[in-house]
Amino acid sequence: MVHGHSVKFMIVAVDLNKTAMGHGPWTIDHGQKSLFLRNMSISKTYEPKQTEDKWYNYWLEHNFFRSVPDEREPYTIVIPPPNVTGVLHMGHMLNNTIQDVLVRRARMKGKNACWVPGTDHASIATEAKVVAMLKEKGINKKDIGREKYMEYAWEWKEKYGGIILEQLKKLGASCDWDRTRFTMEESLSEAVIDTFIHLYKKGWIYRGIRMVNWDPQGKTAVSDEEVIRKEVNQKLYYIRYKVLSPESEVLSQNATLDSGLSTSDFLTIATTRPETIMADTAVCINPNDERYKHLHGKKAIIPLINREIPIILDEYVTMDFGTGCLKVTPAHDLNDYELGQKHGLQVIDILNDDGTLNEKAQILVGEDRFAARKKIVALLEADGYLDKVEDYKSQIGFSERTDAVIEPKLSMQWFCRMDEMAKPALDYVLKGDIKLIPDKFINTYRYWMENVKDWCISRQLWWGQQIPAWYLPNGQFVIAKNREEAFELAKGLASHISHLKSEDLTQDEDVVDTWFSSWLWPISVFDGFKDPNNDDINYYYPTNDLVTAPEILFFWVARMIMAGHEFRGELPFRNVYLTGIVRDKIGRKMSKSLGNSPDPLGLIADYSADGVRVGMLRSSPAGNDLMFDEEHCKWGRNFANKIWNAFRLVKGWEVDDRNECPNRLAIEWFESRFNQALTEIESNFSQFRISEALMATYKLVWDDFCAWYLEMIKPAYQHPIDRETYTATIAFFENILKILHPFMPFITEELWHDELFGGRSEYDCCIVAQLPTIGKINTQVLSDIEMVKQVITQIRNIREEKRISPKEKILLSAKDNAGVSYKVYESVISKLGNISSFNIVSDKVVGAVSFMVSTDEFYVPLADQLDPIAECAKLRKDKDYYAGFLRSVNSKLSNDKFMANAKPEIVEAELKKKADAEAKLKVIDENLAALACDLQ
RNA sequence: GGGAGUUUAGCUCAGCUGGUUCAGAGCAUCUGCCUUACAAGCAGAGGGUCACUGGUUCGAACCCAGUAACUCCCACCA
Repeated sequence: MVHGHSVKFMIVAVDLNKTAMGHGPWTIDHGQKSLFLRNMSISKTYEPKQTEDKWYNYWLEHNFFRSVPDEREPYTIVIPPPNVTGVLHMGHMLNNTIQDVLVRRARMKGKNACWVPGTDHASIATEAKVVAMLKEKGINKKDIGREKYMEYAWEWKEKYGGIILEQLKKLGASCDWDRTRFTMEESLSEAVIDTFIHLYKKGWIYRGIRMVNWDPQGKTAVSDEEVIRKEVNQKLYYIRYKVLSPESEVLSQNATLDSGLSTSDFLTIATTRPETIMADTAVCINPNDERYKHLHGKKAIIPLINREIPIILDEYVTMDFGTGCLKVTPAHDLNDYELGQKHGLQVIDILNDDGTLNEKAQILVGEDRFAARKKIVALLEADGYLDKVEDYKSQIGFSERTDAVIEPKLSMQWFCRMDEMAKPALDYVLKGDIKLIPDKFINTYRYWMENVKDWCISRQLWWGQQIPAWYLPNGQFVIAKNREEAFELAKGLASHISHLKSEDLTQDEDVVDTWFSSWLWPISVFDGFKDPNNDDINYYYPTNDLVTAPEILFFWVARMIMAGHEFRGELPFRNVYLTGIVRDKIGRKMSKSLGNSPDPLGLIADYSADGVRVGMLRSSPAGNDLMFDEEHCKWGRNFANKIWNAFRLVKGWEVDDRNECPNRLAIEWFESRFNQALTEIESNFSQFRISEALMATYKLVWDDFCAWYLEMIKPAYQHPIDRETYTATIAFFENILKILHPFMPFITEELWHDELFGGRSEYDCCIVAQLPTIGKINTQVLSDIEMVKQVITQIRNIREEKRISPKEKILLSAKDNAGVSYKVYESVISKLGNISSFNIVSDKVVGAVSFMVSTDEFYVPLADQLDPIAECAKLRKDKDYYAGFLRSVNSKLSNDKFMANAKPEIVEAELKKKADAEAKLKVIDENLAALACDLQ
């Protein structure tokens, strides 16, 4: 292809030379020559590389993203803060493209658009990275202490933090970067501490022992939402426990299976976690289980360690699972814990924080839980306690951040009560004050809010906001902002401790969950805690739209609504647009391990930011997953190129000032068509149908503007265009740039500044241009041109069928009783159909190929190419079809119930269908007769 | 186990209040074109039992019931 182009250019160059030397076969006048040179100087394809950086910097330098409160209506979006140390992935690309489209549109509608960017400190993920970095240096977190550790962590954050924000710039994100916030910066941290104290005073924050999801790798508790359950192939081990009758003597510690005891002296439990048997404090059976009636009231002995445990009864045990005997391990299983609470069982925790066994296990001390599992199975087997092993599939929880297997663990944690806050948050959504888009998420939201559990907010990490709890030497604690305040409170609390000193207080080691800072985001980014009445918060809050992923509907969106209500008495945003998950083209979720996620910046380099933006938006309606395929980006790039080439065409025109304008109808048509499309686009946007709005824009540009309008008005080669058409076309083009801008900011800004559109002052940019308003729509012209387009398509069709070159001119006649005055559109029809002569005739043209548009008849005289047999067959097929159609219409019209129930306009439409079908049939019959088809 | 959703062309999806002359796009396919804006293009064509079964209705892709397949969310039967 490339080779072909260069050849073409070479020929052209030779011609030029000839002309210059004055012995060419034809001469070019001055105007044509300049036109020719101008086209040569513009690249045939759009080249985004330089323009993207150029315009992004221009926008930045001219402060177009900057927003400060003024008299205009605000439009605000707060970005869902990505992890500060994260890198851009396809999900971010989609999400932020949508936000940018919304923000740019609002800006172009005259609103004061403010998109607040920022990042989140992602305590677990970041701490994991920092700990790993320190480990490489041979440093242990505990050895250097909290203060020094935080220095390293901040250093890390400064070094790697915010890369993702730089990447967003490549996408064209028009964030107000001056407002960039970070969830751990001072004022945001202060807000976290203040809200903690506020909620504690309300009695909504409390400390308690709970079974939490323990991440032994991150060495912290994580919330339920941060646990990902996956189905895993496991083994189910059947283990024999000796049974003791209460009346019998304690068996010899050396007794084994071989010592002559019968099997009735054993019971068998089934477990996936044999390494926890040392923590068992009971065996549980269902009281209704006939098989085990003889065990009621007896005791069992844990193998290997020979500890005695009671056999308890509870209907919780499913009789038909496993053996019907359940080992109860309150310290290491939530259900067992609850069972233990109910039955007053002892709790024995045999695991260390890192997942190794502690001395309470008595055996295998120091072994990792998974290594211990293997070893204990061997020990059990050696001593004959292992009955059998089965393959078994079950769900295991993994830590979202570290992918470690979650260990249920009892520990002292801080909790936030959710019930009171959930109620108003639910109401906002149920009443429609906050809209979820799509609304199918309302049900999910409601379910969660009605079944909300208390939120475990403490994390055993250092990277984050330290919990403002201060402990007295006697174990009592106070909640205070700092040591001084804590000391004051502590003095009151512990007046009996006469010599309590400030230094005696120790602050809680833990930090709060990252979500405990992100739930304040829409308020804290405007300093709404520090200064609740400042201009920013009063102006920008509540924000307008939130664009995020449904995965975090609960732990982020719902909590922001709670915080908004609790701390400002107002909702934080009005619309929540939930994007889908970006998957690969065969439907797999994009993930690092699968390696199926393309590099976003690579895509931008290959297909342009504009191309990737529209490629992503194309097939991603709200809430639907996006099956990503690079082909979409290619489509986007081609679209940009199409716009570029439309520009090249118009740019190349010479204008003359003759007084005639041959294109008034085309101009009027496109104007109406533009306004019609604008109506659709507005309507789509108002319903957040962004991909549909894009498609409507695409069709307007590609089909209506390029394929039809420009072809209609395009002057013949080497001919100038009239001033009136030119001016109108430039105006259309400018409007097209405007409506394209939110989707494709770079190419539109680039073209906007071309001299084609007149001189632009420094601040006259597409990004701040005002979107066109909907103007008049001439429906008559719209429908007429639709018919004209059909005529042209039919002509092209005949050319294709009859193998007539598009270059060959043909004749066309139309019957004079047509519904549309086609003669008015003669120039359009002749030009696009390449018609040499267009006549209106009163009689059928014999020996012509005929076609119909609606009920209007057209003839293309092609006597020599006419195949009467084929024509007759075609006519008969049409006749059959229309006859059948007429029958169905007539059956409706003769149906009394239809006539009685259908709306009048429907009946009218049916009557029109009937008349049209009859007219068509009449014409078909005439044509059949004219061709003497009866004889064929 | 509970809940929600999806099922329309080979693929990805529209189809909004049940009612246009045969249910629409894009991609892919086929045919013909290097036609002076664009081969990243132009012109044209083919392609559908709207998952299945029943019901409501004058009329169903659309409403209702059932069935099947898939997806997601919630729920820790060891």
